[in-house]
Amino acid sequence: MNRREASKNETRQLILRAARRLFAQKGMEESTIRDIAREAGVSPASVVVHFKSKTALLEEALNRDIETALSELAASMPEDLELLDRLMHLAKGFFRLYDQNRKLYRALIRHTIFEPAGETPHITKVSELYLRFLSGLVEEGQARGIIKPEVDTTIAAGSIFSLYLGALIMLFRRPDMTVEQVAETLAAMTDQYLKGIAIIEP
Amino acid sequence: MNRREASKNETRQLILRAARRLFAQKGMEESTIRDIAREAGVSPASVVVHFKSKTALLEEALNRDIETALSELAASMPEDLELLDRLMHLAKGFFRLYDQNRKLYRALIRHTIFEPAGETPHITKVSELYLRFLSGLVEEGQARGIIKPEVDTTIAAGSIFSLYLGALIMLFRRPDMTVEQVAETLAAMTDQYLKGIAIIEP
DNA sequence: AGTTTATATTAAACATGTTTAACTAATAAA
DNA sequence: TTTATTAGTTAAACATGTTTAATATAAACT
Repeated sequence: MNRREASKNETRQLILRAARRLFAQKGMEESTIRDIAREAGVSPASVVVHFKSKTALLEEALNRDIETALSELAASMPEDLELLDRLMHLAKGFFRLYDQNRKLYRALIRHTIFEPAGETPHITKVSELYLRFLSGLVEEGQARGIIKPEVDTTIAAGSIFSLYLGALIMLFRRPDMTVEQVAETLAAMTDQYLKGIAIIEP
Repeated sequence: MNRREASKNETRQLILRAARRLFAQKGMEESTIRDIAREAGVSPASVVVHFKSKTALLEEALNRDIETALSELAASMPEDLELLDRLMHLAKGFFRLYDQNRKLYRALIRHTIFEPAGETPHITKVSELYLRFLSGLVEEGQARGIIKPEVDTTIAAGSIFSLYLGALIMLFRRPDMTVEQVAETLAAMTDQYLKGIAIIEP
């Protein structure tokens, strides 16, 4: 690596670390680019040059913790429990992460969830991993004979993810609700989804 | 009504009309408060005094069309179709509305969906109406004997609404997808939800 | 009617994300 | 080694949402 490239990476890391500190401490809106630049010892312009925009910087800053959480959750996934509990293991893990700083993660989700994939590479990647993980769980359920074989697993993953998103929105909208309460609601919704709410005539 | 109050309302309407025109024409980010003020023939400060913030102005500006759409959809709800089709009637109606200007409605949803209820009164009200309508449909299904009587209808409404939101996010994230395609995906998800994906041992 | 108070309006200032153009230093070319 | 080019950095400018303080005028009061 070049001497130039090295120092570039170094300032990039300085900015990232400063951003993580300030974002965690004061939230997104309250941490100005000027603040972050000062904390990192660089110019405000440098922040923008390195990370296109404040939103993109937020995404980069939080990405590490999100990826860590996902891989830890995947690794700690209990094998023996039934599907609903395994789904809740995943969802609750993310709820707990976001609960560490709801305002900050709300800002992240707000700025990324509606963007086309290319604009938010990290969140897009995590979402895709999550979706693939979900469809994997459903496929496994089919292999075990507990999920209907005719079910489209991609659609199923989308359904489960949608229910999760609905609960996530509840978590962000309702500061009075605890992670446990939101998780219970999600469990009830997912349970309905697994069992179906319609009466099927055999 | 006072002469003062009357003129206040008048400028309020001037601003609202200007905002509707400009937002529809150029989108939210591209319409500055200064633009809107100029178009309305008032000062930029006046815009903020009348509508707290640009976001709140957007919510006010779009609220009329959203409420109209909701009441028309409720009125035109087909009585004879089965539940899935009736749910899709509602969802598709909103998808079509949002499809008239995806970027603009995306901005609206982004700025309102995560806010506590008090901050976004109109969207909150519409969401609550929608949710109540959904739980009403489910209750009706129970009365007709096509929905399991033990189903919690509030949870069911939340589930159906979450699936709808998931599809809505897809509509906003994927400019390449048509309303019809998104609606088909939602129909598939909702169908899974109604029938259940798990195999139930009798 | 004259005076006071409340309020709608606005000009000017402010804060902050972002852009632009200039500067500096490292690398490549001669 | 000297020169030219590329690329990282930044100061200054800009655009825009919002706040503040001043102004004007309608309503309330005496």
